[in-house]
Amino acid sequence: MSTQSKIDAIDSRGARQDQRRTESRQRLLAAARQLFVERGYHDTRPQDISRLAGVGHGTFYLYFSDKQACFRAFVEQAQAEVDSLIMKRLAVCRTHEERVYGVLEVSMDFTKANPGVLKAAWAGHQLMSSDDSGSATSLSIVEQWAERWAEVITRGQKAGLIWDDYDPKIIGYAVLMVTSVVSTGTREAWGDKEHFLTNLTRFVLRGLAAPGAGGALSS
Amino acid sequence: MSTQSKIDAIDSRGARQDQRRTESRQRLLAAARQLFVERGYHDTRPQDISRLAGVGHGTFYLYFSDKQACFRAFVEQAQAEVDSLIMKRLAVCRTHEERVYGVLEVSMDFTKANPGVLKAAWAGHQLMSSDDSGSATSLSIVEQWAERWAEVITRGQKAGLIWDDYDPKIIGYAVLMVTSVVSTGTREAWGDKEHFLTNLTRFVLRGLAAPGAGGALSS
DNA sequence: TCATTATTTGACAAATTGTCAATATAAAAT
DNA sequence: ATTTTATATTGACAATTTGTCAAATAATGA
Repeated sequence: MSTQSKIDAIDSRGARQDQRRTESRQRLLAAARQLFVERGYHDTRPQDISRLAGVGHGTFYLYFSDKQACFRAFVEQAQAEVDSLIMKRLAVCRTHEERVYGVLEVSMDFTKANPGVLKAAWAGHQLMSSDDSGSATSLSIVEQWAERWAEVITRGQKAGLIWDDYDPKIIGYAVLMVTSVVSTGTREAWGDKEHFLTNLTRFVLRGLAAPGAGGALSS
Repeated sequence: MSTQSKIDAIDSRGARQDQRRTESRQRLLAAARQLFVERGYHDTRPQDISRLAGVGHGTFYLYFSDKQACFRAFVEQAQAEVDSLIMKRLAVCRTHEERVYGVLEVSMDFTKANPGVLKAAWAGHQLMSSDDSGSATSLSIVEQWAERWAEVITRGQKAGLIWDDYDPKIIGYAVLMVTSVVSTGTREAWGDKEHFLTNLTRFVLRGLAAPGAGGALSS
């Protein structure tokens, strides 16, 4: 047996064992998600999560250092899901209108299909995030989203489509906050989906559009 | 002794006793605020709050049914403070520009003077708010703020200053979310106060302003 | 099969949260 | 001033929740 294969044998587990591990984690994460959304963070005990996942209580702590870590993992998973959907949608958008409406629609559809998940994820991000002052932490997904809007704005400015007196970082964050409105739970008072999304899209576009640009902001 | 005076004696406490009660509560609330902001919700124990407030551990539960109730009280207090400042400021505003800029400035000044408080309050509102489906709960302060913006928008529409194809409830919420950007902690990357506030104010005003209206939205 | 390693488990320990009988303080009555 | 009554506080204690680890179980490779 070569040295290489020895090393392989050490850090690559058997397929069955590996599958078991990832399955356990997924089951725990799915259970955590359901309970955190249903009952909220406080009324969800690691015990409950383990039971619903069908694993022993101790197993919980094999995959999450503590309850907070589990919650963070839940938030990250939810955000990654939405992020993936948004990226797919943005890939086929050509105008700013399509982009804004697209992101809103994706977020809204996700919220309908997964009530409470995005809301909890948004709130959690803020409440959990500690200062970490000093350490160069990588950008959170929320900051990444803001950064992406900033890039969109910068490009729009270069094309003369967006007011060039805007600071892209600031307005990028502002646009992001507007899009977060859709995850505030489904409000009946806000009318149907089309009405709701059209309103928000108009507000953002009118806020961005430079005077010269035509009615529709073409990419 | 008349029946009335008996009743008075029962439900009106002595002044000294009453003062003691409210003082205890205030001390607890101030301690809770400091610790919730400094260490976050999880790393703050009722014990710690009591100790910092200089009262016994049991006293905590005389004023708050549990830890969550204490946190809610903290959030409400912080929101009420900001609300009071905002109302004072709005009272002297005549144009929409003054209103938007004013609310942003008040929020930002508060955030500078009380780092982390508004951020925690915002996040807390969302994470703590349970569904309470069925019960007719009064509007939360956040919903009240959104409602106020909605009224501003409705008036602006009637005066022909704001796009009349907007649903005030929806856009009111959107404006609120934009204003919440200032409580996301002080970002150095966002430049100085004037730069930051001017950017956000412009974005909101341009999003609102009807085509006919002059550059500055006069009330 | 059997030795070795990886994974799971639930009883247990630690920490946190919440309760209450005892105590202290203030107000009212005599 | 003293007693009585009502109110407020306290910290030891109980209940719950969170986290650990030695023992048990399952998978791997020879």
